[in-house]
Amino acid sequence: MTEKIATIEDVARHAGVSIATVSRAVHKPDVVSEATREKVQTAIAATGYTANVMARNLRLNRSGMILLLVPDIGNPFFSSILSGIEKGASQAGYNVLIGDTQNDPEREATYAAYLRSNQADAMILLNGRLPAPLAKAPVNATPPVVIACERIPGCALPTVIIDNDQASFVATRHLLDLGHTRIAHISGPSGNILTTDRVGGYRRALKEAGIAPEQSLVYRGDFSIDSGIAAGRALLADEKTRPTAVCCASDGMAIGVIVAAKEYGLRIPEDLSVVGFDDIPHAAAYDPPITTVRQPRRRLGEQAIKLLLDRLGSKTPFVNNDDGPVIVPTELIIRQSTGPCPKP
Amino acid sequence: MTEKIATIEDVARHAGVSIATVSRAVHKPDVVSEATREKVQTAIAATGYTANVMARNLRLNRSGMILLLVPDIGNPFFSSILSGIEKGASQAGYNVLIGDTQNDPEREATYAAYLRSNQADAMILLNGRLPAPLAKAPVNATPPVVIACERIPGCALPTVIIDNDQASFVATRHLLDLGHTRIAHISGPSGNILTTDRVGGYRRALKEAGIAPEQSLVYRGDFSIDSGIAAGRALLADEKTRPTAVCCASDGMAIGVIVAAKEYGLRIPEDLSVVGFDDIPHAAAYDPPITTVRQPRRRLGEQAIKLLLDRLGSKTPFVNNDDGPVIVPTELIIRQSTGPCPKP
DNA sequence: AAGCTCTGTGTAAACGTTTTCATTTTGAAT
DNA sequence: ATTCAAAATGAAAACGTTTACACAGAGCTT
Repeated sequence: MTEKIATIEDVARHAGVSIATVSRAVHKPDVVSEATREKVQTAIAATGYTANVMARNLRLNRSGMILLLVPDIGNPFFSSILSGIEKGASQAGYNVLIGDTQNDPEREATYAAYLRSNQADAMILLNGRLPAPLAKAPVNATPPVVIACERIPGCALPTVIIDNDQASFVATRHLLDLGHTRIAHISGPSGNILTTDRVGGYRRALKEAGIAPEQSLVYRGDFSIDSGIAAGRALLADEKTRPTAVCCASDGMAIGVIVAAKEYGLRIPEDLSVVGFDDIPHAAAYDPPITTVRQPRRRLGEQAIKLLLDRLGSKTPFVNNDDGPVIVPTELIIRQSTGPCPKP
Repeated sequence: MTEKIATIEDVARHAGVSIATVSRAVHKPDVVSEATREKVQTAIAATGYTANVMARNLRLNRSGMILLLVPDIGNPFFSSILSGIEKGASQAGYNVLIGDTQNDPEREATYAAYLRSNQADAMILLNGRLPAPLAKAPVNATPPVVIACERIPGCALPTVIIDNDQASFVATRHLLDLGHTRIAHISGPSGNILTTDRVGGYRRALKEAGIAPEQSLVYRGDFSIDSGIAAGRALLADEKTRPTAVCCASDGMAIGVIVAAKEYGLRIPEDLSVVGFDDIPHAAAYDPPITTVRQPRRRLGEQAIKLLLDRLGSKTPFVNNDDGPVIVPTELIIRQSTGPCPKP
């Protein structure tokens, strides 16, 4: 059926040299004589030899694999981050193994074990939580782990994030500048650091403008369109207490709010201003195009893998004591879903 | 720094048995005595032993890895397919390694080499093209490869797809049923089998309705929103030759067409009906909600991995001679972007 | 001509498993 | 008690590499 796959021994025999020489000819060409190098080359070509990567890795005690933990691959938000990571990794000769944790601590633990069992050389966490086995590691042990997207408070591992607090502040500020004073915020799920930070920025902006925070104007969602619709329906139901602007922690929820607003016959932005977060491709093509905080997702990924490879290459420990997390800048993209506060 | 990781030898020493016994205690518990089994268990716990997967795989001559070739991870379309594949694979104890080929034949070849070099046990192709090294394999060699999403004509490998021709036929048919006769089609890029099949279904529906095909009504896009906008602007520019309905090969392009239509002041669906393809989450939340062909992406992934695991487990050859490709059903989801043909 | 240093190559160990085969122990049957 | 089969274990080979070490020969310097 499948013809036997050529090993280094076949090549050696074919070239009339030892397997050591074959190995050297491939990996340290300068240490082998011109003549033999050529013999080996032709032997490799003749046998169709491809090194058995597993044997090689066993010997070298590495896996060439970088493990990427994401809470949900199904979520397109991660796609471009992923794309940035994969690009950098593959350039450095690493493969990216994606672990879909589904927010399940058990799965996180399973994947974290890959580091111990030599299935992965390093790990990037996109899920905002340190897997249990890692959390209880000795203090001065620095596992080859980098954190991206969701910072983990109190964790000294290298981290690359956006300034969620500030980004949310700027978004809210934009609405304030337009004259709005009743501004609602639709947040992510509780317990999520993104939620904390973004709600924080929203509150800070209000406070700075001298506006008293109103509990009923902060509504909890889960980043999805559907949760945005639900939030919108709830927030906009009562004509009297209705806000004139909504600041959302995701574009999906912003779209949801707009859907709900249209159900109530509200016009965007004349009757209600809505700002999103992320700047997914669909934000620009929506009706109306959505004002949003652009998150440089690809750069986030690129930075994360860079941080990782730098450490991995130079044996620098995986800590981030003094310099703090790497912050990649966000940008408020103003489109047509926000406008001046309607006159009463 | 990092404490030495425990090997099977450490466990053996700790339990006072041979390494062979440790291995057996773990993998064939029934062949080892109750007493030693327990000794080994406690030794494992005490040493914190985790088997070195690479050594194990080298010995077993497998990698536990399934390679998934996608043209672009950044494209959210693949996320749920991926999710379905990952679920099935991980249940069967396999990991999924994603290879982002960027439609680059060279990268495809690189990844295909993973099969030879024992970095992957099997492969799933989502990119509609057989990597070069595979294509020129001997006739009766059946590499462990499964094809999904984009069928490869003349390739006998197991395949799971939707019936693109039929799905496109049904979508066009829907517009015909609404009384439209000037129906445009925005296709995918040329050379893509999806394009061929979907254009085919569109033409077939028109022909069956006795409508002469019109070259200028078929416009080529690339599945993106932007290409939909461009197509829309071109198709709708001339008020006289303007179609009353557009059938798109992706939801993104449908959204693009709607954006363009609104630029011309056209109302959807009163002035123009638009139907999409895929049923991405945003299709339902768009304004108006988009009529589209739902593609069961997760099931597509699940079927693909099932096909693969069945073959892999039973040593059934990877061919698909008689039974043909597995077809997963699509569904036309009728929303508010399509309506009766406007009276002239 | 003897001693060097290089250069190039081969031998064999090592990486951490699993598994074949041989050997020992157990326990039942005689 | 002796024999035998079955059960449990250990020794060692094997998986395919890389690399430390040893060694041979070539070209120098004395």
